[in-house]
Amino acid sequence: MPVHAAPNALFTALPDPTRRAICERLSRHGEQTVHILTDRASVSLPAVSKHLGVLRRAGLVRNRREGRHTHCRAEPDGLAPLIDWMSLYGAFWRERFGRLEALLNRMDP
Amino acid sequence: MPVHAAPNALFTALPDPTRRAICERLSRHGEQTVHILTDRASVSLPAVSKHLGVLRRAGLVRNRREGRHTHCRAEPDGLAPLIDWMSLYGAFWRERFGRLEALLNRMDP
DNA sequence: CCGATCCATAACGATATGGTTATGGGATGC
DNA sequence: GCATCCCATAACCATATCGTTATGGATCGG
Repeated sequence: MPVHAAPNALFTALPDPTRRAICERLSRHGEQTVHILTDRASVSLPAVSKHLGVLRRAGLVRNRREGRHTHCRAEPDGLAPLIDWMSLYGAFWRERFGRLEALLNRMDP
Repeated sequence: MPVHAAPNALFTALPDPTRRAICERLSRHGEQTVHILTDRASVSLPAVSKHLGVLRRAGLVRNRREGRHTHCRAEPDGLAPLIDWMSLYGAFWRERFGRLEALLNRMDP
């Protein structure tokens, strides 16, 4: 099992709409440079750059530098702490995730 | 009362550790009065009261008044927007939640 | 070599957030 | 009736968050 970022960094990263938009774009369109992300965002480049730092520390985004370009990609595993927390939340979800886990284990070993 | 609160209210409610602790306690121990929650929390009663307001607006907690006591209980359905958002995030989780959806449809119609 | 481009960081201001104490209203007990 | 308990809200303060502009380092094109 992979080591997860501190859950608090993840929870703190999610409320900002600009950050969620960045996550959604990266998940839909794959790797994007900071420049492209800035063009699509409604804020300045320094703002995007800082948001990316927050997302990287939360484990949701990974950077790959290539020359003067920085390519960013989504890191789905970073969502794991969310699943962990939700699984604690109550019988409703715990039961369903427990069964899901069993199903997944049977289906793809 | 809306079926689901705005997703942003949910995302905004989660980062605070005191609020998450309240959610965890309610999910583990069932209904609790504000007074009990305050005793277990590390902050004052007004703080707890305001946190409960945030959680209620996020759809995570529901109140039931009985005399001078206010009983609070967890509302697992409030987590649905979180699932919705994660299902957009990437192939990894989308695939798993697709299976979850199918499983749930078979399990409880 | 030189200007332009991509990006990160610093510095700063406006607003949001989370805590406190103070106040008050409604329910309960004596 | 009156004090007490439970809770919500108001008022206020400290800090965090999120935006901006300014600056600079690194890289590429010509």
